[in-house]
Amino acid sequence: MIQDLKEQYGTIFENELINEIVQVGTFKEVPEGFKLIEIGDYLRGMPLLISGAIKILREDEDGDELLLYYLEKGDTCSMTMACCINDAKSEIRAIAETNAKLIMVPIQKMEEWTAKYKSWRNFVFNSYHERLNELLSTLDSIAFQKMDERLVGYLKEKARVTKDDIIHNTHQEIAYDLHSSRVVISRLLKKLEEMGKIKLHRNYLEIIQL
Amino acid sequence: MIQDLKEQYGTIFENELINEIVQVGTFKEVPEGFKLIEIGDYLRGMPLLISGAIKILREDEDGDELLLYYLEKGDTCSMTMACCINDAKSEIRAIAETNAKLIMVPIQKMEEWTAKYKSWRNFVFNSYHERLNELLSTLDSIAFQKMDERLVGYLKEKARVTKDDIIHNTHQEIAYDLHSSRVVISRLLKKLEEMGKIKLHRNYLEIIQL
DNA sequence: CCTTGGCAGTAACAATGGTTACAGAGGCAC
DNA sequence: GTGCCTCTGTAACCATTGTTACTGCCAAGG
Repeated sequence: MIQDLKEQYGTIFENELINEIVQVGTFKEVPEGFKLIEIGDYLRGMPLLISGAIKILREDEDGDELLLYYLEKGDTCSMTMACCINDAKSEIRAIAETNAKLIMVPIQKMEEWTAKYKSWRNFVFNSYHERLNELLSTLDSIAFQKMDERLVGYLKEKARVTKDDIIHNTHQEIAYDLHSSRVVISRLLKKLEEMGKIKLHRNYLEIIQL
Repeated sequence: MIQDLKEQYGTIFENELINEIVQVGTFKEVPEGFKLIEIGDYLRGMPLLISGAIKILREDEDGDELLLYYLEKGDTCSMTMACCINDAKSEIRAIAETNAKLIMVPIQKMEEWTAKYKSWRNFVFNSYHERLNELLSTLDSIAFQKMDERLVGYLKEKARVTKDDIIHNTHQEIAYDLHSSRVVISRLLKKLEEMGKIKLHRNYLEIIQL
């Protein structure tokens, strides 16, 4: 845990802070598909992601889903921070996109470290900034892009995050993430295949050149 | 300025902090329609809103606009904070929706106060939390609602923020805020009028019962 | 008074995305 | 093998939203 932590956060946190994290944090390793946070959960800890990727989803009352963004190594969940501090319920669902390692920090430390460590303050504010910008670009894509562009963006981002040009998803799963329907996604994927940009298979697809 | 500040923030900030704000902050009064922030601006100050409302807009490369949310008294602009700290450009445009009074605080103080005052930390984190949630509900409305629902929501929110059941906008202006077209908005407004929910006039409309 | 420019109403049409329905293909269990 | 279930391909159709075009209306300013 200490090596992992130092490797990922050693350059941005001072040693004293690293030591504190090691003392109070709990190391956690989760498999792909593991649900870390459900909508409505109260959160007792803040995750620091060491490796892997977490996908953050939004859902409305009717159960319609939408992928918001991915967390990657070095990220933390601003939503969680905000919820911890205000003692509010989670507005989002978090699911491990790949196997992931993370350290959970008890929320009581948040307040203390924010006063004590400049590097922690910077980290927290930076995280907020990044998350706000991620949300904005998600919003952009929904507001300003058509489904075909969103689909291409989705595939690119997924390939980047999983470091794999094979997308291991059914059309139905992609449709859920984009809040669309299976038939629409199949239609658009077929077009992409005809353009030679991807190659379709059962249960997965290959990215050729997007 | 001191009375205004104390009235709005007296209960959440300790006296010492209030005094610091008074010393370094500059009071600003802006008329309706005044542009406070343009996309791409570098920000040198953080606004504390005393009265009035500010609308926050997003725009894509093609110049298509979208209303994100309103800031009201007691609010501050998290985007601004995030930008200040990271020395980044503004991702949004801010325009006074009504006449507004605000206090601009130099960003150098941000970091200092965050270390020094618990009430300031709480305020800042609270603001982030609120803004994230506002962004999420904006995202919900775009992703999950149809235009007629969005329009009703827009009218309600606008009436609430301006404290006025008369909406002083042309159909074109509403269309810009919702990132739609004039004809579509006219069509939907007409339906709302037929349902007896609003009454249309030239350059404005009355809300009867939404 | 008349002109002009911006605003609103409306119709016809196009494009996008969502829905329903059904057929065929792949693969697993028996 | 057969049966079954899931995934994909495809067609036909519908609903919503966006576009274009044209009309009349109102109000300001000459």
